Amino acid sequence: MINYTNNLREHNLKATPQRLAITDILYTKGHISVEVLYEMMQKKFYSISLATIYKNINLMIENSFIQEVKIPNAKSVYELTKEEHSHLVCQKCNEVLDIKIDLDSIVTKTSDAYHFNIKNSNLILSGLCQNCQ
Amino acid sequence: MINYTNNLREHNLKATPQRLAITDILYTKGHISVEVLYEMMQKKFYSISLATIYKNINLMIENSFIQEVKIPNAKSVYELTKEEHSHLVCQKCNEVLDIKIDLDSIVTKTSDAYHFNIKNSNLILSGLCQNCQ
DNA sequence: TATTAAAAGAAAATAATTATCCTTTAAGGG
DNA sequence: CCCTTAAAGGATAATTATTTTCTTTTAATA
Repeated sequence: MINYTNNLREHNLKATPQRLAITDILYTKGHISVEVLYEMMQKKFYSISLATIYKNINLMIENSFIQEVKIPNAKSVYELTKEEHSHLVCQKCNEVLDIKIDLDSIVTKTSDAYHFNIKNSNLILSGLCQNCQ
Repeated sequence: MINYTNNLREHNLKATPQRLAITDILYTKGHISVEVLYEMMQKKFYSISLATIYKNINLMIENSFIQEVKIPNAKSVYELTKEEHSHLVCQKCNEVLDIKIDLDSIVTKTSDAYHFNIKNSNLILSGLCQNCQ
């Protein structure tokens, strides 16, 4: 298990064992729901409180260490903050993949057409993965 | 106020006064949260139950009459089902606009690259509208 | 090693959503 | 038109999700 102490500290987060484990799970799994994260954490910390999960998720979001991904017709998952990217979701097995799609020209055109100062783009493509088709 | 009886019936929904009002509000406002919908409905129906709002929203979604729009860092809003489109959201005033963006080539390329059978695309661009900049 | 602000855990509180149960009503058939 | 009935509405309870509070423990650093 890699040591993520510095990653946390760079985001002004104390490196507690619980946070190191959350970080490790996020690195390993890529995307995870509150529910599943709690289940996995319980295996490592016998008496961890669900409040600890929520408090950490919220603080980590505030400190831009992680981000929520809101998926249509499914529960939110959380991921480590990385460079902007889109998501590909399987509607059957719920797998979530990060994909790199260039939206620059769409953003530019839309900004101009609607006089919006666009700061974030969020694209989720949903369907069936190869296995589930 | 237009009569939406047939619109509802086409989706196998009984045309109750409450549903006609919800439909009218959706047509007029375009996008609305549960909370605001409830407040607006209370003005027309003195003793409407919040359960009625939720039950109708859920049934209307099941029957594809409306759809949920999950917005990053904000509450979900609901809209009447229309042809596929994207959304432009102001992070300050929370205005939500429907925009038409051609994602066909992105969908095709991604389908091929990842062997996914993509069924839905969901793009939300967030930033500041002209007024809020 | 001692100090202290922050984090963890337990439990209570709050918020959001759904279910239950009884009353009312939309819809369609005679 | 009335009658019948399945479905919908309203009130409220129950459930689920999330946040808060409070006390104990601990990471960070001096």
